[in-house]
Amino acid sequence: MPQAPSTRWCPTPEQLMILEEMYRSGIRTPNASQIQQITAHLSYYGKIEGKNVFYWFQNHKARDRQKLRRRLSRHHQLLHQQLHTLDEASAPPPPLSSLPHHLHTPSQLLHQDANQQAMNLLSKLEAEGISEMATTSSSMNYDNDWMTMMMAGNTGIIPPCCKPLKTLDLFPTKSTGLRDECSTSKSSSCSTSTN
Amino acid sequence: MPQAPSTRWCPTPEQLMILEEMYRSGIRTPNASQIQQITAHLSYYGKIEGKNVFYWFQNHKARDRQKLRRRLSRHHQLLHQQLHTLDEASAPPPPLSSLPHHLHTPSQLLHQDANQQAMNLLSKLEAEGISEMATTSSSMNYDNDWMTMMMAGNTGIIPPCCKPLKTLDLFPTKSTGLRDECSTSKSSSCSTSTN
DNA sequence: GCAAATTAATGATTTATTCAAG
DNA sequence: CTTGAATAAATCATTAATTTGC
Repeated sequence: MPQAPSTRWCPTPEQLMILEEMYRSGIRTPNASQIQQITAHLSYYGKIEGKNVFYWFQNHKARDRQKLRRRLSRHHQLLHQQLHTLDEASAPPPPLSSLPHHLHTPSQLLHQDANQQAMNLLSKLEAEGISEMATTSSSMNYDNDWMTMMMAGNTGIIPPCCKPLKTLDLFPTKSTGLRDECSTSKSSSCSTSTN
Repeated sequence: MPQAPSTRWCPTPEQLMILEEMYRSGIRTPNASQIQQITAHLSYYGKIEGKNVFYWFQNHKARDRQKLRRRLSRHHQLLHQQLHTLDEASAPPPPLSSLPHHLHTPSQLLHQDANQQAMNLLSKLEAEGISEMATTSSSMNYDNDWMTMMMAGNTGIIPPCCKPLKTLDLFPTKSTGLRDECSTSKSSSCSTSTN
């Protein structure tokens, strides 16, 4: 019995951690080359194929959204429920939008470093984005046709590799319908120059 | 009908997000004053009490440990099964220790920088050494698994030229309209795994 | 303590949507 | 209006974790 063929990939803890870290760092839908690179690296920790990476990001993103949605709906439920306890018309709890100031933590919040960080984070979150998560605008963006690239094969298409543009060009930046993507709309800023 | 009083706290998405960020940033068992502060802030987003915060951290910590345990055990199993086709004694897979610090980078999930972050991550990984690919020959034969085929095809062959030093950029790979073959030939035969 | 039975997670596939080029 | 590319949603299927009766 030459070991059960194990029909599916099972990530090692290292692989998982790295993938998660990448996800946290903003990667959502890696393009072909990214997938290749990631795969190459992760293969150092265990057997893995490109499709595993691809699927992992797909699933993780999807389930993340799912989780968010669930939270939101639950939240809405709660809103109805809690409305009763709030007779304050003058100071309404920020309804998912405009959660500005108020978070001027007296600065003496916590005492450890971690706390400091947490605080920073908090302000960040506060400042930017917690608001408006309902604006689902799925926009697609063409440039991570990793599949096409794969199909094109490594034969000739492999990029003019050694041709670094000025800054980094790269990121796919796609907005998944939930505004979660880190990437700002690809419109103006980091115009990917696409060679 | 005065609505069901809801016997227990139900975090709003904002509350949850903030708590999770704090957790990621290192907070595990906040003390009384921390709890008070946190509670004060979170109460801005909805009803919440100190004990909710307390319990949340307790539970989250516990479940986090559980998750870790789980991964580890799975990993050990895998070790037996996979043993890695890496015959390189010179390049032993860094076992859980050299996992780059990004695992500690607590809080930097931003939006614009996310790309940069992701990039750094990738570059880091790159720098560590692409080393072996393994999976030179997948034991399974996929007949209709286009993705696997594609991926397996040029696995690890990452452009020889592109010597990924530090800031290698991921080429956008905008396929110039090549390959327009009749893609979806995969599922053709209906038999979908006869449940 | 232990396996069989059950449940939860999550990898892998398939189907539906979306956008825009033609 | 049709079609292709990309991807999100839904679903299927397998593996790991828990529970349960002994």
